[in-house]
Amino acid sequence: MRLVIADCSVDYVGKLSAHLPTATRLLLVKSDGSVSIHADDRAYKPLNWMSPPCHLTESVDDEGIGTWTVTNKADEKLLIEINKVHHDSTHSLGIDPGLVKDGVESHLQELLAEHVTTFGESWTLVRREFPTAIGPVDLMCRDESGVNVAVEIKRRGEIDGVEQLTRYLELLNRDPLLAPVKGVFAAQQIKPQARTLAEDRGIRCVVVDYDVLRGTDDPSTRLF
Amino acid sequence: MRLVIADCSVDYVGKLSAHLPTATRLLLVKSDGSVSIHADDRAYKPLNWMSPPCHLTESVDDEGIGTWTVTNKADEKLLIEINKVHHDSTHSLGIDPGLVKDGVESHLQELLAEHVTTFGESWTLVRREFPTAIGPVDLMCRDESGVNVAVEIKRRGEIDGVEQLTRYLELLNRDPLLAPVKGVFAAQQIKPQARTLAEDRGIRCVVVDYDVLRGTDDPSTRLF
DNA sequence: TGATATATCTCGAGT
DNA sequence: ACTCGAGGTATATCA
Repeated sequence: MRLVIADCSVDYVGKLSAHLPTATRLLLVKSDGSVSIHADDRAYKPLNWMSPPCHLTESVDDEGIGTWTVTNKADEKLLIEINKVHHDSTHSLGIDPGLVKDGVESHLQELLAEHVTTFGESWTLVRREFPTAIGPVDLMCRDESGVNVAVEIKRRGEIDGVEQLTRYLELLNRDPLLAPVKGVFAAQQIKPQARTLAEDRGIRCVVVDYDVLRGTDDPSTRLF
Repeated sequence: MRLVIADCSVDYVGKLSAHLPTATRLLLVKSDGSVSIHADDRAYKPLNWMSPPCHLTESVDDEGIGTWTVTNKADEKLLIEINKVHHDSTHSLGIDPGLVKDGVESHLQELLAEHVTTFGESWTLVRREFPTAIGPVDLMCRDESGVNVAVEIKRRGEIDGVEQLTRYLELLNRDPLLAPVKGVFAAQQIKPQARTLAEDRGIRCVVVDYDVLRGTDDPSTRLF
């Protein structure tokens, strides 16, 4: 990894055109060949960047002005004109062991599969990842009256998820062995637009609390 | 901006939980208080980060092991345990003049609004951002026979865009003052799946070339 | 402040 | 190679 602090101007031409006037910035060259340009704000986003695989060529003209040209296969180009270098150091980092995550959608699905009574007393799980021709339904359950219910689970419930569940329900209800199939849209947070659309279509919305769910014992194991 | 190269392990607890085993990484502390942790790959995304506003406290124990604790208002926490520091430097960058972009969706919408004849001779624009109960339609036009046409514009035309336009059309066609309303799906690139779905639903697909459009004069101003 | 749409979205998994 | 879905999405705009 190479760290350069320099006064530079930048032009990107590729999926769009973008220009950065001259200023002091961090140029980050990683060992995979990628280049990113950071200002002194915004933790997450570089001002400009080129993802690997790409190729960097450096040149310096008579007046000491350096030019970095970064190109990739798709003919995108990043041109960095360097007027003054304040810092330039290179460090060997090795391969990163990578991130371990906990609390993503698949965990939510696991938890809800273990606690389908979240949706109603005496509900039962038919199966997780119930297969259909257009993809698996997150949970297939039976409600207290034995009716099949397809459950779509999202961390954040948006309109796309409602469309997805709608497609499943349309398909599942064509199967006389399953029909009628009701729908439940379960998410940690449900956007108003998504809720409106879901309820218009007779889909029940359930907001689930991950922490509560994680802490919840299976009620059937409780004595009182 | 402070650049630290260090052997560290990281834990994040907030919207989810995440853990990074010990390895050598770049710690980037920006003047807005944000902290990000980069490995030696991926130009764009840090392994872990905390967006401003947040607060960093540093401490060192008897054995020389440093701990950085980064917290924010939402009670998210980033714990960085530093075993060995390889590099530590601070640089003054100043405020960045910012990025100038050209070629995003809003530009495409502007250009198409100016050149609705891209869709057909003698087409006219009713208005941009035509309001409906479920959000604005990008362009509302009238075709050569005076029929209303809702135009959805995307940079990359995918299935979501077709669904979106379909919802608009369904709603608009309920209005007897507007019906019948036809649909046009306009994008710089249209994915095969999106095209198939659109054409199944009687929506015309139009691939627009940004460069050509930008270079195109309004034909009405031309003499020949 | 909250909701909505965009993004050079990025990234990873699966086909 | 392409598609699809998730993301601590981030970020901008607009009510």
